[in-house]
Amino acid sequence: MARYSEIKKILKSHNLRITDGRIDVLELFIRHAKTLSIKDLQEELKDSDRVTLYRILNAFTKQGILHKIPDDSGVPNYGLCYDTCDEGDHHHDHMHFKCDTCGTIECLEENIPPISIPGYLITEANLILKGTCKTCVA
Amino acid sequence: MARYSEIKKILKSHNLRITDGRIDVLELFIRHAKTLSIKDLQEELKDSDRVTLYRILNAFTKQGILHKIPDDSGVPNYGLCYDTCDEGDHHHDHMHFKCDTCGTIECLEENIPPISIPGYLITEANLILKGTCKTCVA
DNA sequence: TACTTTATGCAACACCGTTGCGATAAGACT
DNA sequence: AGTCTTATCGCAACGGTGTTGCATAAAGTA
Repeated sequence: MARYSEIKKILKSHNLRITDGRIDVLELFIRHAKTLSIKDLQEELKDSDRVTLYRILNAFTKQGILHKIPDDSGVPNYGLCYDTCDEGDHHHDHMHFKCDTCGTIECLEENIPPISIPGYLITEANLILKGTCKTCVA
Repeated sequence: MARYSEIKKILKSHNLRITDGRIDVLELFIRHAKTLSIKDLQEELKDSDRVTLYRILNAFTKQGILHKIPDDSGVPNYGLCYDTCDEGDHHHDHMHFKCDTCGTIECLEENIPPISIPGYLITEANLILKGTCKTCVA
């Protein structure tokens, strides 16, 4: 695991203690470079405790390492935040794409255009596209 | 219940048998004119069976009477579709708004602008805004 | 009314996500 | 290193969600 020092640095900079479980989870996200569900994590980290996994994901989400992506199936996925995210300052205003063929949820580069609705105070926007992804279209 | 004949007509036009439970559920959606969760329904229809409620919601969603709105909390809400929705032809391309203060999820009039990403085939877009709603802002 | 088809109610099940708590490990400080 | 404090882990347990199977009841149709 060549990225060990990098992973440690990320955890430290987000005020999280460095533990084996957290290193494993973060390493998976960095290595796969795609969004993962709890189920994905459980399959890769078979001997890890379910509750601990939930707590790690919650901690990461709270501290701005991951963002939670809702999904009409009800199974949430998690994706790495940008470097600039931090506790109390999430700003993942990029779009997400869920492929109906392979089921993968990707973070897209494209940002959601700013939206304003008269009378409403908008603090966050979440856009999920569905269809067929680049890989499955080909 | 003055809308009884109207409700019957809606059910019939979507190929659904007219039963007490379905009338009650549909009546609630029409009367409240907002999105409801399973929990909301259970609170209003205390004596109804949980399983039946799920089946009614699934049937309504499948037949294009309701649409399911995903939510980062994991609790889905349901909202009435437009008249023009039908089985196999859902097209609720309007935005949704979740109020952080009162928790209500509304359907907004505004439509999601058409989006295209090179290489991807997009069939559906789902946009959820968060913030403070018109009522809570005041 | 009788008949066919569909919906309901109930028990049961498999998940999901959270909480409480004792045990354990991480970080900080001598 | 050793000690102390504090956060995390692992386990059991819980409440909630959504589904399935099956017998019963009700809806639609002639």
